[in-house]
Amino acid sequence: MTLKDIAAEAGVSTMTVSNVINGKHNRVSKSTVEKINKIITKNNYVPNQSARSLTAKSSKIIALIVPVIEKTATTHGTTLFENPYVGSMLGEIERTLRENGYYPMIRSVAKQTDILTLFHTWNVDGAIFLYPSFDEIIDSLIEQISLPMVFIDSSSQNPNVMNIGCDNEKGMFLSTRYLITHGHRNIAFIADYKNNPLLEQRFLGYKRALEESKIAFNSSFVIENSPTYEGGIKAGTTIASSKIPITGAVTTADICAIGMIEGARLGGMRIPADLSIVGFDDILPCLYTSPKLTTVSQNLHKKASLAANLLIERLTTKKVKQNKILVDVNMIERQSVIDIE
Amino acid sequence: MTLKDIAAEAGVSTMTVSNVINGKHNRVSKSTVEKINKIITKNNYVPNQSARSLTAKSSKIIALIVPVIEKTATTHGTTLFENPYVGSMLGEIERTLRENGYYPMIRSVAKQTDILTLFHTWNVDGAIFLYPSFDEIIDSLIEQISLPMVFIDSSSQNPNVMNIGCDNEKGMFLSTRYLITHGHRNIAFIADYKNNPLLEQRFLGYKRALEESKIAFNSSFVIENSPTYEGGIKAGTTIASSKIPITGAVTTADICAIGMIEGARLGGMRIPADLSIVGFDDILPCLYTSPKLTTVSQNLHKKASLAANLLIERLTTKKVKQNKILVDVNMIERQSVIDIE
DNA sequence: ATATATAGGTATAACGTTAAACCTATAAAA
DNA sequence: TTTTATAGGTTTAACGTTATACCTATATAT
Repeated sequence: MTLKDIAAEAGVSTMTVSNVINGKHNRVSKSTVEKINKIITKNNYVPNQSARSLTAKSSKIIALIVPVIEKTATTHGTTLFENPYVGSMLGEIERTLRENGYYPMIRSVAKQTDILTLFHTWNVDGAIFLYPSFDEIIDSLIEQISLPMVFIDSSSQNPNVMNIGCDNEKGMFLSTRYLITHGHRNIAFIADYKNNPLLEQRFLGYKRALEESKIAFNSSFVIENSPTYEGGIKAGTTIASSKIPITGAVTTADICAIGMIEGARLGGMRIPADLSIVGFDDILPCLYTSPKLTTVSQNLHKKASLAANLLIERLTTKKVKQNKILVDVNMIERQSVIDIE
Repeated sequence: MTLKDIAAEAGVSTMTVSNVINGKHNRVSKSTVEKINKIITKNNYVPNQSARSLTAKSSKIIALIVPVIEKTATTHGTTLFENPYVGSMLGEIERTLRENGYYPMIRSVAKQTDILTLFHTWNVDGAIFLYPSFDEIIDSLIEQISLPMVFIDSSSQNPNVMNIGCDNEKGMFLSTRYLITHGHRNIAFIADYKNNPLLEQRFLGYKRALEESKIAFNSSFVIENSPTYEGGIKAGTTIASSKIPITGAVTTADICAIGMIEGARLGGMRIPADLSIVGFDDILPCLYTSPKLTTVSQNLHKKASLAANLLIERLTTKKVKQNKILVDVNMIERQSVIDIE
């Protein structure tokens, strides 16, 4: 079933059918509109988007891009689509795009050229980058391509890129202060934050909370592991085996906190009796651990639909009100923090 | 950059360039091939897939379809892309398709017509249905469309559909027998298995294990809740508040087992001291619970790549060796089962 | 010497849609 | 009455690619 078939059955030209489909009703009489619509629904006709892409210079395809992470630095799972942080956003993005007539194509990329090739191959309308620290891969790419792109958790300053993130400094401030108000003073910060702007901001929030309570910053309380499950396990065992009297830890990802519970237990500590742990993100598995993970929520569902909506706004109205959106953060109290006197 | 541009630069016709790109080297001299390839790489030219779709009657697009689940029966999360069972397969499918030159388009669908519309809109080459019990939505659809489709965990008998599943009966047999060998005799089966072929098979495995050990089947040990997180919570509280002396439970999904840990604890039971629980699937969050979940693994990564490969095989070579593949199952011993004497 | 095959191309039309320009009959304005 | 708008169309070309048929010069077989 093509436009031609519909046109033939209706006894009109293809352009008339095309105009009806595209809602240009001032060009077609009411009776013709009705007649054509009847034939369209009877035959379940839908326009061929490939043909449309060809003339329209717009494909309605949005690339959802996730980096290929080297095996050694996996975030626990073979690909990032398995990562609950990514997963929690993926569904909302799909929904938002679908409801607005866009089509999400998912893709793991290892190299810049992978991205360029995908964009050119499909004449992609826009892209959402679904994981932090794309910056290295992307920085020089941005100059080569001028598609609307939304970066989730990036810190790119490039005007072609829209950013969605959360208030990282505040989040970690809340997290650290939460431990302090529960009596903790020896608080570990878990993340290899150096050279990572997002994590550096969180580090600043950690320090501000300490300062606010006149707790001296102790660099040996900073444990530089990647904010992954494996990184968390290492951090947990490190703390358990060290002589440093740490009683609480703030992490920069729930999955890392979850790994940390595991690692600390392997080292003989009880959670939270011997070590209080606070996560970051509020992914679903926070509810699966025992104790349930106290964490900083950044409302991932909202973040995801904001990302998709921002992209759509940019695609439909050329001007964009804002180029950067931060979702708010707030503490979610659960069971992984204990009072100490 | 189009074929025309490349052709102009090389001083040949577009067909010659097209033949080079498509590897029809017997039609082009070696020197011309080299010259054209140089120009192609210099300009980072890639063919426009929309244009190809139009002539080729093949789009290279594979739809990855997940059902929209009503809010009341959610599997814990707003959409199924957030479900770890789906997530663990999604990444592997993406990888397999990508490596074979296909493009995965993700889509939640609520109605049959959604699927048909998507297929027609993009002239989709094939589809993978990523969640069990699509059957109702799909059954009549199958007659309307003759695209290669792979159903994961479906039991469709239709020859147009290829099925990937696991040995459900054996899986639940292993699971139940595992509890029996650990001394359990009052074993609950958690699932609203009636009218669900997949769950019915698992129920048969449960019964076979009981019979093998001469344990009488007791229908009050069957707790009919959906195999979801919420269903698991209900099942857990049900067991905790009942007078039935259940000591172990087999579930048909890890996410249900995880909910059950929660529900049973809410009811005052200790896991596994008062209640041993066995999961099914072996998703990542099995490692996040305390105790870690003993479960039946069905090797989801392998299942996913098998699904994608089966589809690709069908698309490239018209004949398919097999229409149904079962991945093997095996027990994964962790900590959620305790011996009773 | 003639017929035939082959290597290495080219020209044309088609895929399904839409933008742009054009046509024509009637209605409204001058 | 003549001019001008407008409503309701149609025609043509183009988007980027490929299938098909065709061309021509040389090499090979008879």
